[in-house]
Amino acid sequence: MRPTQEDVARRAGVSRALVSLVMRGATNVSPESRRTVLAAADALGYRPNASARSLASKEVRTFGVLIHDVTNPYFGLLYSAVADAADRAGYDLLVGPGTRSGRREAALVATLLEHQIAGMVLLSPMMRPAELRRLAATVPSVVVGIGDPVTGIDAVTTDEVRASREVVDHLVGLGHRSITHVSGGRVRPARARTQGYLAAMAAHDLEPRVVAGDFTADGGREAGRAIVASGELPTAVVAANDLAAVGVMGVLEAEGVAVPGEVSVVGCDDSQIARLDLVGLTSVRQAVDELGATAVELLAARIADPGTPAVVRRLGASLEVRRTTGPARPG
Amino acid sequence: MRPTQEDVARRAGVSRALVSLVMRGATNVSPESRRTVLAAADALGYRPNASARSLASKEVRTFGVLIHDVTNPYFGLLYSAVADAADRAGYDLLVGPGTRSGRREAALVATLLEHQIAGMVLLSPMMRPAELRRLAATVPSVVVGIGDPVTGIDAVTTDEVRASREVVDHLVGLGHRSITHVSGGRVRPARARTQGYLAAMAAHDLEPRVVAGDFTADGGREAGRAIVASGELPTAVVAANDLAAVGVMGVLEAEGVAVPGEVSVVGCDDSQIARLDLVGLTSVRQAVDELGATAVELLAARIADPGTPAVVRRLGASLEVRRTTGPARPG
DNA sequence: ATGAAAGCGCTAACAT
DNA sequence: ATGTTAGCGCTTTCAT
Repeated sequence: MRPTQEDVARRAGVSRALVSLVMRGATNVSPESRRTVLAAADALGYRPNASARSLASKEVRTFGVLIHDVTNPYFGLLYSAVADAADRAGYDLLVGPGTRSGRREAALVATLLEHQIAGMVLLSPMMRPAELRRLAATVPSVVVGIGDPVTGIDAVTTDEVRASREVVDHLVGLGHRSITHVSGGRVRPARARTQGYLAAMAAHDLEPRVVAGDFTADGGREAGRAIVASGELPTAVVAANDLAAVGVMGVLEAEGVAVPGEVSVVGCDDSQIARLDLVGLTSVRQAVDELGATAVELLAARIADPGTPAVVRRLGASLEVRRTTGPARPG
Repeated sequence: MRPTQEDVARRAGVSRALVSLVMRGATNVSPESRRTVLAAADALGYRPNASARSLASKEVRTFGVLIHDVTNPYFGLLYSAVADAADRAGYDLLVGPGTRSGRREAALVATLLEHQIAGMVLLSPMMRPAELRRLAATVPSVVVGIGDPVTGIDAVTTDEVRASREVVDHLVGLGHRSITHVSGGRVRPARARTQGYLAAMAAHDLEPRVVAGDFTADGGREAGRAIVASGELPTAVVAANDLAAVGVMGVLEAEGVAVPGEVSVVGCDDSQIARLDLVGLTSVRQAVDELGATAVELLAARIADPGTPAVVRRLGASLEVRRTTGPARPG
């Protein structure tokens, strides 16, 4: 059985309350008592019981995190950023790993809620807006990384429209006019990127062309095949994420289409994959650390003052130009 | 304030104890009471308080997970496997994200321990054996993915020696005799892979050559540069993981060395990166799902019966041959 | 089948 | 500066 405050108190010859004070670093404790108590705790290998503590204090220092797809490296980055920020703010994280299907998201949320979390960080949740709103009504919540936020819920996201605009500007600057978009499917963040692309194309008075993808390399490969099979090879492809982009590139390479000689390719996420020398994918880099920090900040603010209207913060992204984009091939 | 069992009891016109029984699905409750209580709970939006429950029952259904590097995609896969297995076994997961430096691992463990976890899953921890043993003495623990287990601690790992043997066999079968290994540095899993390589080379009576790396693409790039600069280009490179392998490949490509024409490259982890059409890296595929399932199984067994001697399970790996390995160039 | 009562390990007034 | 006391929401004997 693990030692309790009672054991420490007995060993130190003081009351339980004093031990509690010492453990919480209260100021009005004599240095002498502090020493004795700490020594006793150490000797016993005492560790505070977080359950008992939060039960008694009604104060919780844990955030729940819902991750849409743990196997997607981008979420690793994002999670890492949230974790760092939470850590700095003195919060622990309880993680519920999502599945690609989104089927289990509800069950995960239920589990998380039973664990007395102070707030919930939702990393690109696939839940429908109604569920999202119900959740936010139950516990302070912040959505991270959806470009198309749900009304009434705190969210921090990348300004997808601006980012897409930058991508298209970059390509147009290189002489491209035939720019195809490989979408990420029906999920929310994907939609935002597609909308950004459409807006940017419209701004340049260019004809958009969208091929369906699904945020995976396989989906990108399918899209790549469709593009090649269509007979109308664009001069550039803008993919909804890096995985899709490399999927497309794999097909192009196999088909003997030079990148960026004949077709330029742009990804999104600036993942580890994009950065590999071998790949050198031009990609949109989200301000991941800032996304995480802002998420924690918004959540803390909401907990402190639940009444305020929902806040949406859009963070800028930057285009990391690498080897997969170049001048458009002569028309 | 969230509704408690007391609220439910009051609304249902029964005692708190009855509500508790219903919530835990006890059998000796009249169907009528069950209905009434469930209805009241539902109407109130009642959720059991996991802290209070574990405090009272002294039973915990949460495992702590320590992840060495969340941004490494391999850990996403591994975590996912553990999560699935834990879920099936009825456990929640509390995750402490590690940092590459390993500096914060101790702090993370402390936090996890305060949260009343039933057991700890350590994903390739960087802790020293002594710390590991101390931890295992405090809470049931299982180490996952270290090829070189620490005595006295339950572990499940890939049989690195056998895997390395397969890799070297594959290369030797293709006529390679000059096979260089890019190591993963001083961390435990890296050492196991290096030892496996050395053993396999010895078995084939081949001269080993080891270049230092560190499990990252950057480290692989450094190693690649060192190999090229040495003037003695091997016919094959066996990297400690996929990231290092692509790092090496990036350098080779930049130097105009054909892969696999002049140099074959083999990775380890069979990560998403290896599988990309664009990369097509021959890689050692670990039985990730089985690793996760076994970890949970060992942990459950240890909790049920803490006295038994430590168990080490070594799982087989398979070599996924792709495009980066081919016949050795003529000597 | 249901209720009453004690207590899990801790915090938080309130004393002193 | 330290001790006393009463809970936090729940489970768990023990009665009935």
